[in-house]
Amino acid sequence: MRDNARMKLATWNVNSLGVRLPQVLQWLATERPDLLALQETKLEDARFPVADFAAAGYHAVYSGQKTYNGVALLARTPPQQVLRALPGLDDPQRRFIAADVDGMRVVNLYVVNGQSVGSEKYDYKLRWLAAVHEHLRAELARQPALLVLGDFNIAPEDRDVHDADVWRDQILCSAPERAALQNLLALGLDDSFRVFESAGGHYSWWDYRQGGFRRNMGLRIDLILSSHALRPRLRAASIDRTPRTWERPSDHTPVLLELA
DNA sequence: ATGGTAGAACATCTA
Repeated sequence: MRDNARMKLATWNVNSLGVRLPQVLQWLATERPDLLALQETKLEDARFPVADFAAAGYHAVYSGQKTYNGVALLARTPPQQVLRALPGLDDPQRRFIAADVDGMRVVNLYVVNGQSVGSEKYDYKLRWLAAVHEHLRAELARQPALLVLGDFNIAPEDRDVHDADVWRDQILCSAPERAALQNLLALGLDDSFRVFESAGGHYSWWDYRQGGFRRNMGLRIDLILSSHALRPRLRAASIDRTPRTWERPSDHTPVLLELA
């Protein structure tokens, strides 16, 4: 990236790229981000729409599977040193992809949902986050300019939840999950949205059920973490609710960060 | 207490 140009980065859980491709292309055309991290593509690599994104001006790297999970990075400059699996964990689920983009290390995570506190999937979530912690520790030592984007499936604090009492100790909000996220931040990362906005009521996901979006019953679980070395470059952070208002939307909406 | 919606392997799983 040229030193004098702003860089716009975003993350979006699209809940099936097969269904949402037209919306992603529309959003790219409107917002023109330099980088977009996608989660829940639900596409085998052979079916990834490389040509559609190339036509839109984006290089794509991806790690996908049929039906579930799947992550990708779209970038205006070619991603380098691509890593398609989380080190330290023998994990068949495609939830991790990382690459060098514009002189930074960019990590895209689709964190395990965990289903319910105390379940087998919850245990997998905490083990997965522990492996992420170890990996990010090593990456920060190697490359201080680090961004971690993704669907974290954790609301960091009560102000990130529409009704903290309803969600107390539930999945996405339990103390061990929040502690795991704080452990990541303690490595030297900022929750970039909170650098610019301290108020509650800002969400990135609304359940499809029971009119969750209409009633603004949301959680802020999609995050962009930025390393302390990047702090002087942070310019703006936002959540774009517009795609959530479209016909047949993902249940998540894009989260953005602008760097100098 | 359950189910509510959406996407996918289209019968059940995942979220």
